[in-house]
Amino acid sequence: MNLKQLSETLGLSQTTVSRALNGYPEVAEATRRKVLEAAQAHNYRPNARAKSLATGRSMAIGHVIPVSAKHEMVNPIFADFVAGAGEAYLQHGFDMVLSLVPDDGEEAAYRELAAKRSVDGIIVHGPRTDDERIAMLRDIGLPFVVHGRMSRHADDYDWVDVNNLRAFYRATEFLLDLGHRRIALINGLVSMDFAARRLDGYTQALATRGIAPDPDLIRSDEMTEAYGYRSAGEMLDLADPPSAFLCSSIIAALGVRRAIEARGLAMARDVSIITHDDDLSYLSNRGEVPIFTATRSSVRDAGRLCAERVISLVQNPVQPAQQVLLEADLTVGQSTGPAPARTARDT
Amino acid sequence: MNLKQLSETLGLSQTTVSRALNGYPEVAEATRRKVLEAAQAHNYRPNARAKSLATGRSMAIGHVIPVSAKHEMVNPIFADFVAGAGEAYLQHGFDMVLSLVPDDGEEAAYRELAAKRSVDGIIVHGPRTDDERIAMLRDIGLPFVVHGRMSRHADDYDWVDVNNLRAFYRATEFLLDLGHRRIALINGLVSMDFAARRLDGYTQALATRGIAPDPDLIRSDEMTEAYGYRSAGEMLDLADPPSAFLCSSIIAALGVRRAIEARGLAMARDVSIITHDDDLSYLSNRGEVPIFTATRSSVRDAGRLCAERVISLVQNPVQPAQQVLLEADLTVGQSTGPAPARTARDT
DNA sequence: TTCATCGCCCAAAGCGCTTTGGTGAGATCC
DNA sequence: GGATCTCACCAAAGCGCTTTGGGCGATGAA
Repeated sequence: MNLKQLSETLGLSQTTVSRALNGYPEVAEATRRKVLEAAQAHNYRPNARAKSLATGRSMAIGHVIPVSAKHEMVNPIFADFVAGAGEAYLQHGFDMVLSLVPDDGEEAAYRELAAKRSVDGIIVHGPRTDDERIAMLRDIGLPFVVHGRMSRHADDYDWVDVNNLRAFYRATEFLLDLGHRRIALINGLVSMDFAARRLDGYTQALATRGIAPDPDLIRSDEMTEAYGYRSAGEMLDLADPPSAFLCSSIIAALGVRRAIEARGLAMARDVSIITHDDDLSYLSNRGEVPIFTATRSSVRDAGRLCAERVISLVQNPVQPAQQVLLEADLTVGQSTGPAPARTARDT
Repeated sequence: MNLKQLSETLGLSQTTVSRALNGYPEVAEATRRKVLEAAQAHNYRPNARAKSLATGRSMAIGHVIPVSAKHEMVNPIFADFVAGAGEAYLQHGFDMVLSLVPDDGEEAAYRELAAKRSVDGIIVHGPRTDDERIAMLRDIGLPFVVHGRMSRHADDYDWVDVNNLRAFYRATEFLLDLGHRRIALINGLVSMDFAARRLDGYTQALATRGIAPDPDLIRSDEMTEAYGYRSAGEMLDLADPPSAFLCSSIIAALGVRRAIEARGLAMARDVSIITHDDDLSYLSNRGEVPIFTATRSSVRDAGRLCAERVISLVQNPVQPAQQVLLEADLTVGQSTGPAPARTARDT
């Protein structure tokens, strides 16, 4: 059933039926009611392709997700982000289009997305410190919102980010206050902007106590459980092991805990962990006393905010760029404790 | 730059340009080359909306994801599924459209998706035992592939599933062979088809040894870490606690392990765990000796298979229904051991 | 009575592509 | 040398919707 058929059964013109359905004022109320009833009865929905061709709007937002051997954007954190964004899309009648693209073809993918006109706006994932996408994205003329930031750029674009620097500064400070001096950082890929900021926060906090960061205690990689386990294991086996770990993700933190316990050590008592917590629905770190002491910021909320922002930009493209900086809560859990007494060798 | 403009700059008709770009034979090779060059130079891409209106193909596959307070399809497992499917879509030039829909509006969502004609095919997620979607999906006439099965239905539709019954039968048998008699099942939501089959496998294996399932040792819920922790904790605190756990997801298994260790017990020595392992990229259970003994089946592969199948159906809708039943490997890890000697009370 | 106004509706022109049904020029055949 | 093909191209008709630019009859003011 298409518009033509519907209008024929009603004995009205396509124009009138279209206007009735879309709530235009120049159609009599009685007529509108009849049209709506008929549409309902025949289960009529406008063909989205035709509609978007006619209106120039496709009512869809694109998410470009780079895939490569070494980096996987499609991860549990992304899942929660998508869930949050999806809620916003659902509310506003937008579809969500995910395009996985090979790492090296990213620019082409954006251009293609724009040229194909299959989406009205874009959410940019995984910004890197040296990211050059801003100029290109502006060039192609689609509204976009970045989840995260691109350090090299002035704030003349829309983004939603967590205050990663402050979160990791505070977390480090928290460990320092507990007496820890050998603090390891299990970071995400440092080419990612968020990881670079976290490293900065960590380094700056150490600096306030006159501690130079020890390269042996800093790792940077894809934040899997196995990575956490491996990194923490190697560090714990050092002659001068860390007494605390600062982790970029709860998934990696699980691995760190496993490494600690595999060595017969007790979390909090022997080795402390503090992790960033994206408040994942399937790996919740809530409860009376959370498992991990953590800097918490819901990535689901971030997803929702990004989606709402891009929808707003689609509906009204001429707006000053807006930035949202989410602060992470520092919540104390069961994974931190005072630094254990140091051995003679340490002093 | 659209087709009309491109053809004007070339001094050719739209027809010829279109045919040249789409590889039709009735255009001279020299002309085709010129057209391709010009398209390249002007960065021309056909407008996807217009193209799909004209062809009737939208080159997109829809994923309908029910969301509700009690059930979250957007989870880490889903993320890996999407990653697998995305690879197939990328390869074949399809887009992936995710629609989150409220639990109660699912049927309407499918109908809408079909009526709007914004996708060429559908992947059905989270089939339930009493699922009535098959008839409706067939009714709306879009090709679809189910990830999982719907028990009530004959096999006259396309699906990709894991042999859940056999996997859990074997896993239970494995524990029984180790001498375990009190075996707990931490299952997914039993309204889900996969969970019902797993329960069957577990029950049948117990039955072969004349053991009646104990309702106190069977739980069914959303497979979060917290759920695993809570359930296992409560069971371990029973007067007659289980000596082994059978888990539906590695995420829940993490919670089970936490509960075990929180009680000062040792995994494998005191309490065994065997879990289904979806081979998630961020929670890998591989390595020399895997952490968990597990029935492993890659959900990423399942995603790829579903996507490839639906693409094949889009390209050629008249095919006999095809079913893919993946067998799970039973891999032995560090989480299982012989049942500890039983106390007097147990005998 | 006449003319402007208003309320309600319509025909037709796009949106940018594919595809049908040609056409004219040159090659081929008998 | 005329009929027939083939080759390479084109004009125009959709695909199903929105939107522009009226039109027509009733109403109210002059």
